[in-house]
Amino acid sequence: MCRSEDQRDASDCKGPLRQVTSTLVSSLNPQQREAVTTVNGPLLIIAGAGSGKTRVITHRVAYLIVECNVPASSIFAVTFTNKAAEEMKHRIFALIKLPSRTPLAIATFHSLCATILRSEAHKVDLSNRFLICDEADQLTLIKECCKLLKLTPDDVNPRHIRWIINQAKIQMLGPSELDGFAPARQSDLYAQLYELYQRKLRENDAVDFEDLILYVVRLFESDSATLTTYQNRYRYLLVDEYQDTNLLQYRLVKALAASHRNICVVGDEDQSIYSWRGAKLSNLMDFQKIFPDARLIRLEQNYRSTQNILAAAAHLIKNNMQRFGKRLWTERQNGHPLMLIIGATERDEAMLVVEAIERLHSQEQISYSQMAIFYRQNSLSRNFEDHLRARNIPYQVIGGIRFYDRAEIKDLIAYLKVVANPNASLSLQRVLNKPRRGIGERTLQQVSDFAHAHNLTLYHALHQCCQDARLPAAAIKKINAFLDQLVHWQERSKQRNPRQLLDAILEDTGYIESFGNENSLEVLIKKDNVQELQNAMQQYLQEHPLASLEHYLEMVSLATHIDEFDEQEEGVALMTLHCAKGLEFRVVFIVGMEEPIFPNRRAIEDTGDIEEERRLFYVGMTRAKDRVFLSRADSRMAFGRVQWNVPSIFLRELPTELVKELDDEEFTWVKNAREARRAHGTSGGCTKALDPSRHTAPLSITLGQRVRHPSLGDGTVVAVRGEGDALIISIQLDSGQQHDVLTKHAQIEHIT
DNA sequence: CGTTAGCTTCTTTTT
DNA sequence: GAAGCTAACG
Repeated sequence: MCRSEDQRDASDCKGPLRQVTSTLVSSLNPQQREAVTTVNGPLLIIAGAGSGKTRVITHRVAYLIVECNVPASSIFAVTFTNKAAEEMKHRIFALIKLPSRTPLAIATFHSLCATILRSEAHKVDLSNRFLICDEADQLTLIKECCKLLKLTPDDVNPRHIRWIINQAKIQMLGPSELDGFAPARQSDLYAQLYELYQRKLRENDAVDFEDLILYVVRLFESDSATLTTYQNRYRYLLVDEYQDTNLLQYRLVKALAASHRNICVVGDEDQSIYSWRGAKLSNLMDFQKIFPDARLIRLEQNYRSTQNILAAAAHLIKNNMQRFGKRLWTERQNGHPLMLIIGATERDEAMLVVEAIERLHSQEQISYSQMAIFYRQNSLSRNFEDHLRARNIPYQVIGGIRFYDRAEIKDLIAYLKVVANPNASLSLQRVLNKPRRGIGERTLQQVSDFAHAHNLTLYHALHQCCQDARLPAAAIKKINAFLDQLVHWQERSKQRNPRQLLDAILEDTGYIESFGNENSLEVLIKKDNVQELQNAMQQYLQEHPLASLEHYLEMVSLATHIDEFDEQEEGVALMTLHCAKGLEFRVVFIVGMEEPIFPNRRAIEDTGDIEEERRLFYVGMTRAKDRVFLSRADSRMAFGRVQWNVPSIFLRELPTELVKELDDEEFTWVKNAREARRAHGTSGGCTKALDPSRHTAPLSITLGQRVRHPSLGDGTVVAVRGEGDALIISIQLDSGQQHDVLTKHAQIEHIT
C-alpha cells in the first residue's frame, strides 16, 4: 500500500507506529479506512452525499502527520470555502495533538494562491502589498475602461465584458485569443477592453479573483525553479469538491503533483453545480485517464439521511447521463415521505412553510437551527423573511448582500486599502470625497485625466497636480490636507493594529458624523454597520493576533456568504441551493419549485442542459437528515408583475409513492390554504384569469393611513402586503422605528 | 456643486 | 419592485 517513491515519502506508515494511533482509523468503515491510509500516488475518492467525506479528509491529514511522520507543513489541502477550511483545521486539531498555530495549508484555491503570490509577487511584477479586486471593483474598473475608450452602454454591457474576461482567464486565454468567446462583431473591442482592464489592474497594483490562480499557474508553468520549490514544500496534495474545479485549478494541481504524484482528489459527479463558473466535471470524470494508475475508492454508505430521502434522490438523479453511477445506502429507517406544499401565491407558500416550521418546532421539538430553507435564487428569500419575522421566529439569511458589500463598509475598507497601498486608485477614488471634503467631480476628472496622460497612479497625480499648481488654490489646499491625513494614517498603521487604524480614520474624517444626526432608520442602520465592522475586526484580531493590515484585507476580499453563517446561532437558515453544499440539517425546505425558476430557464438556455439543475436539486435534498419539504406557488410576483408558474419538472421525477401533499388530516392548518387556492381558481394547477381584487388589500387599510397599534403605539402605514389572514402592514411608528404587523393578530385602530 | 426625480434594467447561482 | 444611473434642477 505504501509504495515508496523516494525517502521523503511516507514509507514508514508500515511501521510499528501504525498501532499507536490505530484508534484514528478504527472508527471508520472499510472504504473510509482505505481512503485514509492510501497515502502515496494518485487517488480518486468518489464520495456520495453524507458518506463521511469531511471525516475522511480530516482523518487522512491526521494520519499523514501522526502515522506517516509527514510534517504538517508538507500538506496542501484545498477546500471549497474558507469556512470548510476552518472547520477542517479545527477537527484535525481535535483529532491529534499539534502545537497550536501549526501552519496547515488548508484553504481555498484563492487563499492558497494569494499566499503563494504574496511571496512570489516580484516574479510576476506585483508588489507584495497587492490588493484583491472583488466583482464590484471589476465592474467599476471596466466602466472606467469603457469611458476611456469612449464607449456608451449602448455599445457594450460592462457585466458581459466582465463575464467574458473572467471566462477567458479561466481558460487561460489572453486578449488576442477571444475568438469564439466574445461576440464575433465586437471581438476586437472586447480584446481592447480586456487589455486595458488588465493594464488598469496593474496600475492599481491589484489582481482579480481569477488572476490569483492564473498568475501562480503561469509562474509554475514558466519557472521550473519556483515550481520545484513548491513541489518540494507540498508533498501531499488533497483537493475536495474536485467535481467543481476549473481548468485553471486543474493546471495548478497538475503542476504541483507532477514530481511526487501524491494527489488525492475527492468528489461526487452528482454534486457538480458550478459549471457556469467554469468548473469542468471532466476533471473528475477523466482523472483516471490522466493518472492511469490512480486508485479509485467509493464511499457509498450514507450516514445522514433516511431511506426515503435517499430513494427519492436516487430516483431523481438517475435521469442524468453524465455519471459514474453509484448506489448510496443507509442503515436508517424509511422515515417520513417527502412533503409537498402548494400555495396559491408566493405569500401563501411562505405562510405555509413558516407554519410548518412553527409546528415542527413546537410539536416535534426540532430546534430552529436544525431547519433550513433553500431556494434557487436570492430574490426568493424575502417572502420567507417577512413571514418568519412576523411570527417572531429567529432566522439568518446567508447571501444576498454580503456584509462587506454594504456601502458604509466598502467605504471604510477602501480607506484601509488606500492606507495599505496608496496606488489603489480605485479605492482612493471612492474615499477621496467621502465624507464630503470639497474635492468634487470636476477636480477628480482633471486629476485622473492628468494621471492617464502621464501614466501615473491617481495618488501620484494628486501629488503632482498640487506641486505644479495645476488646480485652483482652494482645491490644492483640500487635496493637500487629505494627503497629509493619509500620511498620518500610514504612520499610525505601522505602530498600531488595523482596528486602531480604523478608529483613527473614523475620528479624523468625521465619517459617522457625516451621516447627519437625524434618527432615521437608515442612519441607525449605517451606524450599526460601522459598529459591526469594528466588532468583526476586533474578533478577527483576537483570533489572529499577528495579522497585518494586508492579511485582514485579504480575508475581507476572499470572505464569502457562507463564511457568515453561524451554526451555533439559534435560527432557521435561509440560503441558495448553491450555498447549501456541504451542510446538513434535520429538516430541509426547498421552495419555489416552479418552472422558470427551478429548473432555471436561463441556466438551461445558457448550457443547453438540465442536468446541472437536477444536480442542484439533488444537493438540496441530500442535505436533509430527517425530512424534506418541497413547496411551490401557483402564481408569483416577478418584476412587479404576477406570473403564473408551472410546477417544476423535477417534482414529476420523484417517485410518487414517496411524495405526499400536505393534507388536512395531518396538518389542519392546511385546510384554509386549500380553500384559498380554490377561491384563487388554481387548485387543479390550471391557469384561470386572475381576479385582481384578490391581490389588493381591503379598502379599510391604505398607504399613509394613521393607525394605532395596542402595544406599539401610533404610526403611519407605509406598506401593505398579503391578503386576508396573511395581511401584513408595515407601520412607521412615531418613535422612529418601523414594524411589520400581521393584522390578523393585532387590533389595529384608525386614528386621525 | 449636490440633490432628486424619473428612467432603465434586473434575477441564476459565487470563489 | 428595487437599485442604479442619467438628466435636470436648486
